[in-house]
Amino acid sequence: MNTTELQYDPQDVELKAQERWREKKFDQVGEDPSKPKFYLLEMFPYPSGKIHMGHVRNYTIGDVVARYKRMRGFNVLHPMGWDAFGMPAENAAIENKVHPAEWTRNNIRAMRDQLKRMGFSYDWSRELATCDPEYYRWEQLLFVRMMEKGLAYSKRSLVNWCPKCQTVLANEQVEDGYCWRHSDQEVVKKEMDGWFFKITDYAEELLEWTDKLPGWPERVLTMQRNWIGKSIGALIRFPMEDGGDPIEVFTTRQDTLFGATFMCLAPELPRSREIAAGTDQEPEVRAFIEKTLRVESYLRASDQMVKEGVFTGKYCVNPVTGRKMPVFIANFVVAEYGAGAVMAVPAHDQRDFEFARKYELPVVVVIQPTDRALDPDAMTEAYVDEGILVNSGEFDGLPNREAMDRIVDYLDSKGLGRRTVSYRLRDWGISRQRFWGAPIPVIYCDKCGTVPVPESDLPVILPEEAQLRENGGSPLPHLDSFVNVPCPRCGGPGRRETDTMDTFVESSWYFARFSCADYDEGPLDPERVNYWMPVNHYIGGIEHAILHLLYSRFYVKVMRDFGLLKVDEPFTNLLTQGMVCHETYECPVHGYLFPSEVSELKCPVCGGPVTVGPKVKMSKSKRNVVDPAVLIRNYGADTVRLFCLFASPPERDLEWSEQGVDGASRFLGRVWRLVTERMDDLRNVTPYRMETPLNGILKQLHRKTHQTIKKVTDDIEDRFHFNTAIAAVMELTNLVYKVLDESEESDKAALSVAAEAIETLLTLLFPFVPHIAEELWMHYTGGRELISRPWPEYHPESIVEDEIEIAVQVNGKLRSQIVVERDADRETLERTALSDERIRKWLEGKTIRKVIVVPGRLVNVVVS
RNA sequence: GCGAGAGUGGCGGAACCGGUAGACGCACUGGACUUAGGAUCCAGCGGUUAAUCACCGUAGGGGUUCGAAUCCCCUCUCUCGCACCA
Repeated sequence: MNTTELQYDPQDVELKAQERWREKKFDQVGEDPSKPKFYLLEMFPYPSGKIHMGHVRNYTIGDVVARYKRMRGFNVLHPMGWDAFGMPAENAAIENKVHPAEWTRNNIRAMRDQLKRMGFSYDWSRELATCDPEYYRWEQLLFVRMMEKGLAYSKRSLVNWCPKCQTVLANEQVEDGYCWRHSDQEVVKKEMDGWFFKITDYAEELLEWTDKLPGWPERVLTMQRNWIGKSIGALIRFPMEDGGDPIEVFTTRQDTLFGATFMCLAPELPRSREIAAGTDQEPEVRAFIEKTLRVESYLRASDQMVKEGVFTGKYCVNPVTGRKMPVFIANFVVAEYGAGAVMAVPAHDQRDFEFARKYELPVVVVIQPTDRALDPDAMTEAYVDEGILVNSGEFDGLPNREAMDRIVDYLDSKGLGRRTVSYRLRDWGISRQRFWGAPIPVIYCDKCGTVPVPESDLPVILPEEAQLRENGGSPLPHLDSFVNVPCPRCGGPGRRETDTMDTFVESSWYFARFSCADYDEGPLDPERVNYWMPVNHYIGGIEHAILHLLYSRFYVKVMRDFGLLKVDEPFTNLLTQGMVCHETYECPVHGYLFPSEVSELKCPVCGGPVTVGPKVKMSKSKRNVVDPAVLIRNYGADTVRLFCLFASPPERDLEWSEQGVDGASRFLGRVWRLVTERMDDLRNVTPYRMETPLNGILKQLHRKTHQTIKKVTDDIEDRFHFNTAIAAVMELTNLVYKVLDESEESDKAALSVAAEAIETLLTLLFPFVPHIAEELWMHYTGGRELISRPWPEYHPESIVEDEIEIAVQVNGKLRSQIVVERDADRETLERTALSDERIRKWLEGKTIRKVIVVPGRLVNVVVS
């Protein structure tokens, strides 16, 4: 065979390799106690129809680690599945008159093909789709068990409603008052019945464990801590003057209790609506509540919002001072936090202060700073810092920090209040008025009330025959065959719950199910799940920092408490990869343009000038997406993989660059030619195995080979910095070219050292660009496979340089370099440096004050 | 406002512990090969400068140190998260 004619054809190389790997089933794993396990997972995709660059990047990073860990001898679980329930399927169904199930399954098929085409090494035997009854039946079982334990419950509440989605959203799914899926759709408040998971029961544990996850980015942990929002304070009861039910207030500033002069309630509270009933104040109060609730909550939370309220005509009593406190309803009180009621201390809280000035309410100073005296009439803002208590009865003279404890003890002993902890975290509302989701397994019976579907009747199968409704609403409530069922308890007429579960429920435990996707005796096979869990490394986008990652942590703790698995946390290490960004092209008349249609910065529609916008995340609306399918067709999967890995480290944003892809492609071509052009020569030598000592450039190449092994290993192992790992392999490639260029055709020694380098560089490249690496390896070895080869080890004695360059500085500035023996001692270094010609010039006429010698690094001569 | 992170050539990014700033790649420039090249190979490539072995240079200012992109203080800018949380 004349190997020089071998052309690099990525399509041919990649399809052949993929076919081979499929037959050999390298990616399928079982539980093998003799090997250390490694569970590597990337966030599974929603089957939208085709993969985008974000997927490609995410899964490429994961595949590198999976392949690397396999070569290191780990038993690697690397599964893939589909987060298959959700809105887009329903929208597509309405638009294209295709059933969501069919649409979803077609999409899964298409995307699976694309992932396979990328050469990702998944264990496809464990594939799962969350819309499959065999998956969601176990989710329904967990729901029923959670109901039994009181962890799932229903209640009527004010919920976030998205008119576009025609469904309720969780707090976590509302962003600045807008729907997380529809950035142009305001979320409205609506009172509805719904099911909740009691995630608040786990608030403390979820918070505690944020300190025990060293493998997570600090950023994500901080976001979760903020979201849980723990504050320690007191619950204080304020009796009503007219003897009505007392008002309970949560405060973290019980030290200011003696300064509380009025009370504020959130307009959302049922109490607020009732408090003025039948009095002269009623119309005014009612009007204020209606007006405030009409304003969207996100607007109410903004700085521009003027603090307003209405007096209810009622008074409560400060339990420690006996002062009559007027009760207001105020727009700045957040219903969801604490008790939705605030004891207002205008002297020491800025909001209360503003409110008091506006409505001319009394200001009582109870904390005095040590450096001046506050005058309540002259104050222009609240005093919120530390100080000494005054006007506080027996607590006068105490530093306010100390008073916090003392006052809460006092309240407790008098039965007026108690210590308490409040969390910002709310229970997770999981009811969705959607069709394409897992049915909530509950039946309502007039006689028996709310009855869970018995475990033996599960799954409650989503009736796929249901016809979707044009307005986007769920067809389930209108499907008599689904709704009308006998009560499982009494056999009388019952009505089935028609809401489905939030799709985040499915994604909160799929990672555990991957350990035993075919298990049919329960959600999790104890033996297998305890072998594989926890996930050693989880990789996905930062956008899930709260939602998915918090829900999953909660779910694992619930499953642990049910005895289903034995871990406390799902993910030991977390890598949040950056976004894939691209510049935007915008015509002032025609809006965003597809980059491929813009030439010479002219609008393809009107010919007018086009502005190049900032680099932002690829998105359909910005029209700046690049389709990976096109790239694969033009360059092949290896080039696309290499580009994603080389352009930036994984946690940073990746800037799309056409030239960057060309560069990646060029490097692969260079590697291809390096091996194929000298194939016959290289095959006739055995790779250098340190039989004979080397000199000069050959020694340098051998050293570089081993240095590269170390560099690539360290970069993958410590930091996932694939960009620098690849740079190191590029350097090695450049040096092999140089050596082969400079040596005679028949120079056996050169060929042998080059062979060692090539063998190494193909192995090192395998996790990154597996197809081309293996193809070249097979040519080179005459048919052996690279995939089953272990990761190379470097020889420590080979990487040390015997002569090194040492920097010589004069007063900290680089002035010369000297070449010395690797282990030259301080004295030699100093002597050599001082006798260096250039250095001598710098020392002329100066006095040497000091010579600093850092062996192996530099010499610094301090002169004056 | 609070919290976290970042700021390095024309660009993406290196420099991991305070020790030769700019690895590797892109773009660009020059050359070779060639009928041709948008292929490939070689060389150059932070700025000032005719040039240098000189000077300047890691957002800006100050400090610690023999020595600072790296540590400390102040200022500016950007990104992200939270935000009337009592």
